[in-house]
Amino acid sequence: MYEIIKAIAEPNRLSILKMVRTREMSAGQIAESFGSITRPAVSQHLGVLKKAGLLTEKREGTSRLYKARPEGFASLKEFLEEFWEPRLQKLKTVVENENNEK
Amino acid sequence: MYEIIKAIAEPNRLSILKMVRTREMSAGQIAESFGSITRPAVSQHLGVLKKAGLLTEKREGTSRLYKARPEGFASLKEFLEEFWEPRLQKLKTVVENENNEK
DNA sequence: CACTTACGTAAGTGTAGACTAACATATTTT
DNA sequence: AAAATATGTTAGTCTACACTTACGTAAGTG
Repeated sequence: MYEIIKAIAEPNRLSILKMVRTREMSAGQIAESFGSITRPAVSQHLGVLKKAGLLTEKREGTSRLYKARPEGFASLKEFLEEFWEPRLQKLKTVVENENNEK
Repeated sequence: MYEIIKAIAEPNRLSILKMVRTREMSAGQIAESFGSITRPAVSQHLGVLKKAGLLTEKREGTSRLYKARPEGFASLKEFLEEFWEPRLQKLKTVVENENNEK
């Protein structure tokens, strides 16, 4: 769980997550959209995010495509919900049931 | 929002939050239950948590009593929910309505 | 008003981690 | 197989920050 918090507790990493939330992006594309930091820095951030289970990596040719992995956030969400609002636990079940019905 | 993530991205601070989740505790009491770190260190952590809006402080004589402040987590919870599962937004409204009915 | 109690604050130190530059690796192209 | 492309890895630097020691402060007590 801590790995996740640490992973998102860094501005550039959170920016990366936002970028790959809806679409796949290559490491190079991600690095380009950063004016400030270099490609190796991005690569290292991707490593941290991937290790925390927040990204999927797909190799395609010489490129590697990254995409956010929502399931990776599950343990953090659960922690927050249980910690602050035990009542939400009930609702979580409702959501899961809805999803199963689809 | 970042202030909140940074605040909980430190093991001792998260421990403090767990301690004062259900009951009020003085700074001294909190410091005592840490075998490892000193009282000033705890005091500094309390400052960070308070600044992030995660704690309430109540002065009582020479003591200061701290307690977790669930509302402080709202923006982080909202961010996570919206970021990963936009569908939960719907449920959030349900919860709020339930609470209003009480 | 001195003294004690319960704190916060400031200054200085050590370390984790974010960064860059240089190098290594893997896949495609010629 | 050499060259080009896209990327990861390593070594070293610099800064943020968690920590301790020493000091400052504010509220009770004799």
